[in-house]
Amino acid sequence: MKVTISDVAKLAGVSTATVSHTINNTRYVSNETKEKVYRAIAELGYTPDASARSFRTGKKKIIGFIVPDIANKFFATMIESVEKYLSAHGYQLIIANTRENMEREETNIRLLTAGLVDGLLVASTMDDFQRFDALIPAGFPVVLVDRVFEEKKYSSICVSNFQPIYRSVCRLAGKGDRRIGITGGLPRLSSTQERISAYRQAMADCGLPEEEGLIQYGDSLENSACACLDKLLERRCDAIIVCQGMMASETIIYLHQKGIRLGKDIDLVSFVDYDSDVYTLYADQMDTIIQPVEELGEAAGEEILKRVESPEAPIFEKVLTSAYKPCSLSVGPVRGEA
Amino acid sequence: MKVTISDVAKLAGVSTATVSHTINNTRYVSNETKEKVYRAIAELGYTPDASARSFRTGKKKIIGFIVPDIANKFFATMIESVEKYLSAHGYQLIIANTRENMEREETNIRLLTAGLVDGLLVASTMDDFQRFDALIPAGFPVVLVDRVFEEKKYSSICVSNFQPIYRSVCRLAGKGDRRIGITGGLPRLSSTQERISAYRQAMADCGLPEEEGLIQYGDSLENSACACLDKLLERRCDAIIVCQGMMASETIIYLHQKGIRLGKDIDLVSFVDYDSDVYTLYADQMDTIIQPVEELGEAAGEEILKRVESPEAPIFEKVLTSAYKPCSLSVGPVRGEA
DNA sequence: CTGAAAGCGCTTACAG
DNA sequence: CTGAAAGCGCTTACAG
Repeated sequence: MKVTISDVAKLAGVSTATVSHTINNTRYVSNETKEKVYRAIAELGYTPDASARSFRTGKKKIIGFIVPDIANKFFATMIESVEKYLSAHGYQLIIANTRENMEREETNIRLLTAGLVDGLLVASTMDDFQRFDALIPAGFPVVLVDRVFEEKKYSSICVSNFQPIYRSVCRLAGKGDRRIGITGGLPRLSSTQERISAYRQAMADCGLPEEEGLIQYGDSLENSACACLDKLLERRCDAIIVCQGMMASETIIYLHQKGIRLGKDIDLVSFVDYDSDVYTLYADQMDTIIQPVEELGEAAGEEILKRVESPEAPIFEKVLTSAYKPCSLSVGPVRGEA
Repeated sequence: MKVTISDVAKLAGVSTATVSHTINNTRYVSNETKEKVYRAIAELGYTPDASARSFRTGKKKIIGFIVPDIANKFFATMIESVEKYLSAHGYQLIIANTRENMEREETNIRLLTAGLVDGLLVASTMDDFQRFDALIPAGFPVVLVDRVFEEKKYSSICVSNFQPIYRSVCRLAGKGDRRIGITGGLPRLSSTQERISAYRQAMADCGLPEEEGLIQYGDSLENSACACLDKLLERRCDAIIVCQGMMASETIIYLHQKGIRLGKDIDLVSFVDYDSDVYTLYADQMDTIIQPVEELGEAAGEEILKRVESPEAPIFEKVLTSAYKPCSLSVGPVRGEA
């Protein structure tokens, strides 16, 4: 049979209140009494029932994280880092995987907010803020991660998407590239939109012609790079910017198989999954943009716990910066000079 | 204020029992009554409190998964597949990440089994069965995944480790390799042990000399491959078997950087993370062993739900088989023949 | 310094 | 066909 707090109280010869208080250190208990309680707990092998406790206090000590694609190393690493922060603060993390599907996101938000978690981290796949907002119970602690909405109703932690892409275009233009193609993730995502608009602005600023066909979109999941690349190659690009981490390795492989040499036949800049050792191989052949995933996760954990403790805290927006790692051979001769 | 079942009952003019039964479809309710209830629910925006419900019923509809390393794509993919199965059956998944640390595993098992989840999936990093067993409350539904103990007390879903490694050695021996090195994960893990013992047996069966220095162990996390490789290369191996998925890409990169050509200077066989597109690049240069991660996850989900429903169900052991993908150029001339 | 008791929001025998 | 009420295992004012 299940051992309850009353069993302990009975055996220790005290009230359940005293047992509860000694366990939780929530009011003074004399040392003798404490000892009796602990002895009884040990003898019975008592463990407080988390589900009763959270029902009673309304606190589950669980945070939910709605993730678009758990097999994407960017998110997997972020989850790891969020989990690390939370567990250090006595919280557990529940993951829900949407695979960039809005209905799945909807279902999961409903489920998790219905008494399962104390707060929610969301890397949303939605583009409609009203629809998203309607799912969140009033006052429920929410932090948007990596992807934001224009409406600033929720706290958010994300990465500056504009700067690295703008810089990429400038660097490529500086090398003499004129036809610069770009592949992004799902067009509806704020991250994709920011990146594409940085591209557009930089192209204009550098005086390079824009062309719709030079912009291609994938689905932010695996195996969408090749179709994009085919279209870009048709357009005879000098350079390609891959602004979606999942596409990076696919791109490298695909170009390799086509016999197109990086840094020679084509210039490449790519967002890269954090910590992915594969790219060190290509450090001398391409520029890489590395997102601060771990900081992102930690900041997200910090902010959601803050909101759980004080739901009325002011909205907070944090924008982190990616590292831009120029091709290690970029000091070589500019094309056309040789 | 929170809307409760009594608010609904009051507004609908029925008892809480009736509200509960119409929500859960758990006894006959007349259509008119149902309609009154649903109208009240809609009007008040009522959502049943999951935490009260699970406290009452003792069922949380949550499964816990203790994972050694969530950033390892093998486990990330498995999580995805478990989560898919569970959510299709109305369950949520909670992840705990141990980073191959026994203390963290202990803490997490204690936490999760104390009323947080209905059942537990564990890819354990422990080698001491007694210690593990002591953490599990009597009768608590547990399924071991990927890694097992000799004691057959719990159900398990894992992959046959013996066969692919045995075959690797035979294939390499058949190519004329004699000095075959192997790198494994943590020595304490059953998966590592099975692989190494398959190697030993195959080496003996093929009449190849064994040598302690040809066996190297990593830590089953990222960045442990290079040290192993250094030691193997010192021993002047003809071939290397990488029997830990995380090490695969590190190995390829490292050999590449050293100017050692796959299939020419050295033969390589490697376990490979599921679905990892990088390896298609090397399909003509190495043998790969691909584990059935998705099936593993699905089978694990199936078994844990079975045990949650009927905890007394007989112990079940499932062993899946990996795909062995021989190097696509292996039909070429055997070394020494040319 | 500690206890008696209410109550969190549900579900579910029991009763009619 | 439906209701009154007990009770799941805790925590926490209230009281002394």
